[in-house]
Amino acid sequence: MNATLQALREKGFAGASARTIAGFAGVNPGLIFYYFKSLDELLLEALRESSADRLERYRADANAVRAPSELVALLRRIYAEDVESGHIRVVCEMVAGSVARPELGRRVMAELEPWVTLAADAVERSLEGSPVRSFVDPRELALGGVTFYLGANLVTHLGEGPEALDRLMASAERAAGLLELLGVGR
Amino acid sequence: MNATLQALREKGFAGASARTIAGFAGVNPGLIFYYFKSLDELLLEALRESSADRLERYRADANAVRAPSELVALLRRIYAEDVESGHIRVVCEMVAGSVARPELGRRVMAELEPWVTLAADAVERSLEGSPVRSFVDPRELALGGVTFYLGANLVTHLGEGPEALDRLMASAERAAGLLELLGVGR
Amino acid sequence: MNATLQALREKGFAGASARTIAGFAGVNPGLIFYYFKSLDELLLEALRESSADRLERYRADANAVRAPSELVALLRRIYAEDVESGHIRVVCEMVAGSVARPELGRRVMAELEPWVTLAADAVERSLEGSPVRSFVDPRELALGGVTFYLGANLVTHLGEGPEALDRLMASAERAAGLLELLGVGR
Amino acid sequence: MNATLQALREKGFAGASARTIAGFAGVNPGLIFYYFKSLDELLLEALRESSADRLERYRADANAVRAPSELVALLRRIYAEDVESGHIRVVCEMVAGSVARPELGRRVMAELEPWVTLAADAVERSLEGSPVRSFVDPRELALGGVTFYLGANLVTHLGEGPEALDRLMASAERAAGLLELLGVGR
DNA sequence: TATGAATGAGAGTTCATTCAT
DNA sequence: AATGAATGAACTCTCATTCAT
Repeated sequence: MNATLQALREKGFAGASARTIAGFAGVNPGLIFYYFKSLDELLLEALRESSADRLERYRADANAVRAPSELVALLRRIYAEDVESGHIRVVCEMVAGSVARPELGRRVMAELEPWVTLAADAVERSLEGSPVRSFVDPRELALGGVTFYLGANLVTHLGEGPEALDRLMASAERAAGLLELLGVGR
Repeated sequence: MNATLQALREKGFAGASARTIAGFAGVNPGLIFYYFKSLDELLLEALRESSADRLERYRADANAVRAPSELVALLRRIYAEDVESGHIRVVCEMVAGSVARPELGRRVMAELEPWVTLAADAVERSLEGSPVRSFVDPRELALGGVTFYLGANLVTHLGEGPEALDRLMASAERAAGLLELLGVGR
Repeated sequence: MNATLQALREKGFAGASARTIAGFAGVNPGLIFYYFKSLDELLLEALRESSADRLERYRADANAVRAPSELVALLRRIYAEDVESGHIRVVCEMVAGSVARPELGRRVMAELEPWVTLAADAVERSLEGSPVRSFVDPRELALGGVTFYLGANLVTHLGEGPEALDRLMASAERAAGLLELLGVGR
Repeated sequence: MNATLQALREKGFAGASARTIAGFAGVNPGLIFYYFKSLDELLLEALRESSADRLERYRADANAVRAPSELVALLRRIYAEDVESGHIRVVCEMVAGSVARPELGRRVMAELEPWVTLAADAVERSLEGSPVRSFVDPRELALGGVTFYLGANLVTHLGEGPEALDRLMASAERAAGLLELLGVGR
């Protein structure tokens, strides 16, 4: 499992071959197919574990969100931590790598579903009691957040360092703070 | 060229092999290497052409942007048209496919650069004369827009239909309209 | 390994493709790359083995050399045996084939190095105690011998049968014997 | 023709493809097959021309040979000039490259035939009137010289610089001079 | 539970050569 | 006389996967 995540992180989806993963784990490639039906299954399982860990960790934070600015701050922190820990690379590689594989893609997306729910929850909390709450569909906004997160993965990998996006999110945080002063938050 | 775009659209980056492309074009795979130094070169050229066409088409619209709501409306329209025409798939595949290929990734990103510039320009126009103009870095916001666009590509491909995102952008449009009424736009 | 040597012998360097070698071995071409990093690596390993075997066999003979005529006789015998066993073909193909491949060429030449040393040793022995010893650089002469051997490979392959060269070496043997009578050897 | 020689010199036999040669000549690859039945024919023709030029140039020198030491000196000079002019590379590439191609090999060897004759002639001259003349077959020795020359090509290409062999030939020259003093030459 | 050998399909790429123009 | 487009075969090499042990 660790070897799989390491392979995804260091070699990317295309480089996460059975041979490479087995190499990292110090076992024989054939062993993979003893425990998993196919390489895709192993990859998905790794994504699942990596995702579950972080989902757990961030749920408490999401529950504590009380205002839009806090929500943006959380998104920003998650992004920063995921960049730091390398988890972002795992998600990014899996998402990007499965784009050309409809069946795999659908299953990867399903793995992202809990995140949308978590985000929707946080959105709802952040707008509780606010007059704009009635105009906004939390799930819609949550999907927007995840969309942005995925895009950020790509942009980060393709040359722009994470700083540019961090600056953007810092600005968003300030803007949200401003809106709250105007009575938009609760 | 058409065959290349078709391959990217219908088979994805991983499926856009020399053999497949040649098959779509009804020619011998070797011919590709008669005209292009490598497959990557062909793929990049295809992205370039596809990108240039649309850049041209959207520049006039970008120049006409006068308010934030119009900007969001434009982003929404571009997204919708690109989904319709399939160009979104080409961009998405190239971006996602080159994630694991640093050199290719850099070149793909370079191809995206004009879009960031175009977007920054539109942002600037939309905020001209507005009090918030001084708080916003247009390039920063533009990068955010492109980030969102790329994320939208992924999300669209990975199961969620384009409708969810379209709804989100429609909401954003309304929100922008609201802000303008509050005197945020010019 | 045997299949590789056979391919070099019967099909030459250019004909010793992965497919051909695998064909001789009755296995799948891909298997070669399971065991060796590249085809060159396999080819070099084959040369190495073939060379090591013969080096072993001839070292005792080289140690027994006591006079120039014996040295020439040994060179003649090595040549004859290598023609017979086909090893000459292997060396020749590898040397000729790697002419256009600097890196490979260097490594092939390195494989020839022990032979130069062996020959230099034999030269030294054959001239021990002789007055001409002081005029001759053994390594120089040894390189001359290997040069001749390689040339002989080419000539043999390119049409002239081995008989012509064998006659020449027989003459050289007689000439060396003559010189010894004149007091040149020891 | 010049382009062909240039290709052989700079890119080797394996690199002397129709495309490369045509590139050097600034014409279309197809043109080669308008003038020559096959690429091999062109290559052979180039070797022929290159060979004819030098044969002409060296014939006078060969006719002037009067003693073994002069013969060795001539061989040494030819080798040095051919290294300098790059002709050696052409011969070497053609010989090495055709090793794996029986039919081509035979024809390349045929191109070498005049050189053996020239050398035999020079040997005969160098020994005229000498007592050893009766023990030596000039053609045999001539073949030995060509054999050495070909081997020298390979050795030179595979790492050892030409200096080592030049030193060897210089030694041989001195040795021949010595023999002449002993009355071996005429 | 784990290995190591093996396969077959497919990847990118290069080549000599042909042929209509 | 010369071009440029095109082919088909061959090349090295990588991969997921299987299977006997």
